[in-house]
Amino acid sequence: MKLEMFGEAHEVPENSSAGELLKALQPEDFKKYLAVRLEDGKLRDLFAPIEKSQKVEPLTFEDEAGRKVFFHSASHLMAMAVKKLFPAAKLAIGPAIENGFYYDFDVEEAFTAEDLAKIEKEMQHLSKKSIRPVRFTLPRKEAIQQMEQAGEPYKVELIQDLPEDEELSFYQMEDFLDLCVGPHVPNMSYIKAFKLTQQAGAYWRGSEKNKMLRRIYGTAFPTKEQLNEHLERLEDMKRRDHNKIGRELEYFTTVDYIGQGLPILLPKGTTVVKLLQRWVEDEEERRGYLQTKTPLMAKRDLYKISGHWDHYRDGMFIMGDPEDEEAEVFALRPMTCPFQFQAYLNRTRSYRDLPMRLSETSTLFRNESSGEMHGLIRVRQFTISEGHLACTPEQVEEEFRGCLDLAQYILKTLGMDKDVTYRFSKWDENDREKYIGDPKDWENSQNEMRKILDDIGLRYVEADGEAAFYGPKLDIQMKNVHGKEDTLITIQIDFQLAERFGMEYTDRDGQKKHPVVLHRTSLGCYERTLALLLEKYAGAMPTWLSPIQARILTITERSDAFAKEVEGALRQAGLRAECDLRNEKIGFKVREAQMEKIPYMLVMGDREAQERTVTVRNRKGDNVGTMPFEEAVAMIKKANDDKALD
RNA sequence: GCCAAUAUAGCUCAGUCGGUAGAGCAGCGGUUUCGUAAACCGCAGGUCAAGGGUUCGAGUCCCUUUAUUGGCUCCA
Repeated sequence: MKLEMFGEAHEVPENSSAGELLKALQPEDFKKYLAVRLEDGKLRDLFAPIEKSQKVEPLTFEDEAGRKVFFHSASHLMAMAVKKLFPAAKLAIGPAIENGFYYDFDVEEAFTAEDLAKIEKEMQHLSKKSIRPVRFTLPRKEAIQQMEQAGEPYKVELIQDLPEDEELSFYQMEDFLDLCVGPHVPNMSYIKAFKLTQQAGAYWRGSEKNKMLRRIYGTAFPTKEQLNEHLERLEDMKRRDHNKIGRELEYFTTVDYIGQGLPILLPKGTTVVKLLQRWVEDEEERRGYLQTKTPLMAKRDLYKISGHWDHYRDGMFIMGDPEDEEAEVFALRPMTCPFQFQAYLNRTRSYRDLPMRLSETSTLFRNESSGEMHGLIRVRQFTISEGHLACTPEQVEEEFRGCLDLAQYILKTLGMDKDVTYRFSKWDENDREKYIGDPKDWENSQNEMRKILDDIGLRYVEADGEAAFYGPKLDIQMKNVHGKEDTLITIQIDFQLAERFGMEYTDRDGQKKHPVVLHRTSLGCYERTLALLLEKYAGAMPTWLSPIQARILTITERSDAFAKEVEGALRQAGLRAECDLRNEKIGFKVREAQMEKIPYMLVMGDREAQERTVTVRNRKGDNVGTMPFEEAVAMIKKANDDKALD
């Protein structure tokens, strides 16, 4: 038979493997190949026989699929070590993830840091034994028997959920046996540079109704150098963590007796949020939005109409006894929609009023469960640039485009447009409880949204079960330093709430009709945006968002008066400046300003005071030059007004 | 909510076997008036997260609570 590899066909004996061919073709470095992709896209062990002539693609660590194979094998090596050290551990699952792998175990006691070190050591030991994973398959019945005998109830459960006629594959590594689709690297000695990074709890099959298992996360690379490089990169990312620099640089703090998820924005954080808010509100006004200011709470009656009482009650802060039907019970608002709709409902509307674009800088309250809070990214009280557009069915597409255009303008100005991904969030038809409306409504609104997205030519991923309870969403997602993704901006199409609230307009033909409502944010949550900006810029905010844009550093007391004058000139220009008149060495003052990520430092001594000039340094420490102070003011003013991303 | 780790001065951290709380930086007062990564001297600063327990004695051991951090689940 013939195997085509690297664009060339090779005559090989029947049933020979890609590995054997590679060994012949590249005897020097065939070890960099981990597995092979067949013509049908399926992956196979490198030394597994191939039945018929075809094109095969050997995979290395550089290939996405090859990496996954490598990580997956590493997770099995870890499982093997865990079984050696903790024979009572029951195996659950152990997949490859983005930059590594994990394996879930059912064990009595949580793994300690010392346990992880021991497991790592055992893995080193096993790696040196050059074990070849041996694959074999069993029919379903025997597979279950095999796993029952091995005392692996989770594996039995997995097999039972697979189709009746499925052939199941296993891999044997010495006395370690695991149910596994494979493929694996040819030899476990390939896995020698690895690190177990943390242990965590994780529910079996991801459901909180199930038992919590112990998960070990790890990462692995073909060489020690690549591993160290990766670990270094992780450390770098941690240094950008907004939770660290946001506190160090005094953007925000938390106080234990105020409570979880309720951060205190300090003056610096407040300045950034205020600048963003003014900018967003002005931009929305330019784009034809009308602003409202609506109450932060309402009686439960409102939430009953909107559906929040039935579908979102756990997420609300309720004042009063929700069980008492007689009492007047209030709840803080988790969303603005039902409040802002009242502005629309204030009088009868005509098709001439549409589209009606309402916006509000809106503070919301959501009672997140205690373990979910995260710095400024997940909080219980937050402020978003909320908005609702009421429009006719014909206007939906254009208005949707307008919302997306605004969102993209905002992201681009903040320098984040390249950092986001788009997610089309759909409902979960198997979880009807969570949503209002019938399947037909959902199908319609989702098709409408998909059509618009495809017309625009946006690249997006689809996600089931991520919709709002009233309609599908386009979510603009961004990752934090831990690689965790959060929604920054959302645009939603809602064909349902207008009817519930009795929102109508009189159309050209005299008929009363329900408008379609777009729910959208233009920048989303200010707290979250601040967090992601801090992480993106590692605290060195663009000049226009810097809480302090310039600091004036004096060398001697003799220039103090001039320093005050320059500070006044900067403030007159609408810039945020301050003097450092402390009696410290100039080098020390410069370094401190750099640590505080201040974009401009204006240094002055006797010479400058005499000549009425300043010596400007930027935050990298570069000397920009000595210039008349008016020129320095103009330069900083320009960076500010241009919203330059320096 | 669940699984873990952590909590000592404004910040970063020591604190051994259970025996009266320690440093550096920051702050304040002096001296110094200096040209680009930390001048010198002094002073002050603490209910060791909160509450309870064991003990002659608890920062240290045990329990409860709160908060912070990383996961899971949930979600913007």
